[in-house]
Amino acid sequence: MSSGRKAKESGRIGRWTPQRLAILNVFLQNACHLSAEDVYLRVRNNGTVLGMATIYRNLEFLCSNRLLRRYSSGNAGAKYELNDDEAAHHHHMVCRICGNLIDYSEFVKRELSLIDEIEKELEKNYGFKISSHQLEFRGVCGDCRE
Amino acid sequence: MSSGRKAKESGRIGRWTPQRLAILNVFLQNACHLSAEDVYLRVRNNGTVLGMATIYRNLEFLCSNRLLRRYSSGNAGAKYELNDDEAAHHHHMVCRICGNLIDYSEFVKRELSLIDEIEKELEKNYGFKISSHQLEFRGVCGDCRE
DNA sequence: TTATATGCAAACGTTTTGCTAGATT
DNA sequence: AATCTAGCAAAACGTTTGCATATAA
Repeated sequence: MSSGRKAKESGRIGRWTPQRLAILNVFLQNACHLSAEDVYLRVRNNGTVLGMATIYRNLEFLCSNRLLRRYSSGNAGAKYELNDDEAAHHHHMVCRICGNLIDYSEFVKRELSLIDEIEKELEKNYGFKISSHQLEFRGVCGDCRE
Repeated sequence: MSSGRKAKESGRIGRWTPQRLAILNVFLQNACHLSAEDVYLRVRNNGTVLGMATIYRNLEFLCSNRLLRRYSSGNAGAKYELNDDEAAHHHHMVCRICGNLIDYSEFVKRELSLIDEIEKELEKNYGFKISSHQLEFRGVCGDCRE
């Protein structure tokens, strides 16, 4: 038999510990390109003490629950950003000198219409079920060109 | 004063040691998505003994001389492929279950025409000098969908 | 109450580096 | 001969894991 009451919606995706909340808050304040280390430092600056293992476990947790997105920006470690609709509609430029990362959204409409079309075709032609894409440009930013 | 003769074209990009040649040969035989470890194993199978440090130093060398291209495929380590014109005109799909990587080139013409246009605009709008791009789809491949 | 999360430290895989000996031009 | 490269082992780096303790639900 089932338990007394059916727990409305809560508890389905895990427990909201102070550490987990603090990590998510960093992204809500500051929704852009954070490495695990970035998150670690910001959470601690905000007054919550925690270890790197907790950072990694929670970043993974938040990603599998679609609250964050992870992407690998070139050489260094992974980066994370909010996975809201707004964040979903920009792409990146990375400077290969200073590593700086710039968002742009100028072409998103055209990019996405092509990308949607490509996704459908690839699913048909290769039996792939596509769930995400990444478009990234690399080069040298204005500051690094002297 | 300059030395006796002007060394036709040779020596400009370094020395062609047996190890370096063997590494490049792996890609010439087999131009697709090799990790450092893949290269290591294939070179040794081909009869040239060498260490991982040599692999990494040469992959870096070949990339900076534009003979190879490096890209970071999701979570695992970097992968490398030939940087010839043919290789330059395909993009990737990665299976996030088995890590398998598929090339496709169906849409390259349309992708590249949009990408070229975007690059020009981004250079104008952000002062970025763009030298490469990467478009990648992630999902689940046919085999991993049961 | 009990499954789930934390913290720490140690393990892990990939990549880089310092140094000496060796090979290429 | 002079410079560049290989080899080895150790270190660096980002990330993951085992295990005991603490905590949210």
